[in-house]
Amino acid sequence: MNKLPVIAVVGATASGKTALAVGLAKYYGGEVISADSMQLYQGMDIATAKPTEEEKAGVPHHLMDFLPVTESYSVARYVAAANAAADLIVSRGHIPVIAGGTGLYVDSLLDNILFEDEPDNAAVREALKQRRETEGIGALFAELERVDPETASQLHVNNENRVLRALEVYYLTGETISERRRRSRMRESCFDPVWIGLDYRDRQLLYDRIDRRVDDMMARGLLKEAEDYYRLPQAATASQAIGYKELKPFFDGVIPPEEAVENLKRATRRYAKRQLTWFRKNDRIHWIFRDGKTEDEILAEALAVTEASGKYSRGGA
RNA sequence: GGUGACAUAGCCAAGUGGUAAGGCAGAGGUCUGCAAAACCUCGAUUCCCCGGUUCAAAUCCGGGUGUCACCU
Repeated sequence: MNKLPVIAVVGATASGKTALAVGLAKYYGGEVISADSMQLYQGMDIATAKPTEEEKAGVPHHLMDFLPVTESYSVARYVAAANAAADLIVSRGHIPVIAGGTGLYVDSLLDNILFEDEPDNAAVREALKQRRETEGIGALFAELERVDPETASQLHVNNENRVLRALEVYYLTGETISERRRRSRMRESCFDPVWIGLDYRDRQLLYDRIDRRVDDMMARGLLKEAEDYYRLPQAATASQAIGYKELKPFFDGVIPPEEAVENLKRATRRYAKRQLTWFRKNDRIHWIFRDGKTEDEILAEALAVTEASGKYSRGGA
């Protein structure tokens, strides 16, 4: 099988993925597939730091700004949609540039994780939630230890989401989540990616950038955007976004605005740290450390990596 | 100049003779259908400095330094 050459641009929030992805796409004649669990929502433009038309510079962006905030999403849906987008891009003779900070999405796509169809699960999940209330998480964890000791040994009791999910899969399919996990990795990926990661040697520089970007978001009307958002019914996925929920206590009159902004910055810093933890273990990534470099220098460094791989020819269509 | 209070981790801070709580910030990590979520782990061989009392001192005593408050 001929694998599809793709470029993956990853890194923490505010590390400059958008600009680099666009730069690479322009150089090779590529199109961007966003791998961001929040930028895929419609609206939420300021909070999710969605690129403007100007920043996109004419490069088509897929899986961005298409889903109503009232709708929930999942990795499984992402992988299916991103594969379709990649097919489309390749059929045009272009190169897919996957760019985003949602590590789970990027990895699942590029490693071709198989998400099998599951029967409708609402009832089972509800029943489990009910039991968590009445019996407590300890009892459910003990049950998981019985039916799927392998998964139980990898989970902490307090991680209720995962414990519940593991039991849900078991009751839904009659199969343990560990068995399914094994099977999900058996198909070889059809992608042949070059991974480029953006980071700073000096973490403080990243944090400074984050702080500045939050201030900038406030200046551009984040409060207004949040107010509009709270007028809508909230779906599970979108409500997890960093941006509005940190401002909520201010709207409720519980804390002063400066404190809400400070909390927002801190939440973003912590998010960035978690992203780095995720990507750090991926040893296929060629890291570019931005400290003190210009956008041009960073693009040049990235191009040196992609060119050295010998996988791409310039120009595209 | 005088009087008094205080000095504990990057910050806030408990501890008044028995071997340094807690919170925040920060760091490291886990991750397969809500992942910008959820979850786990980690800071003081030492309490401003010097000396003394005591089996034992962050805790008591003396001196020094610093900060703050009030007075002149």
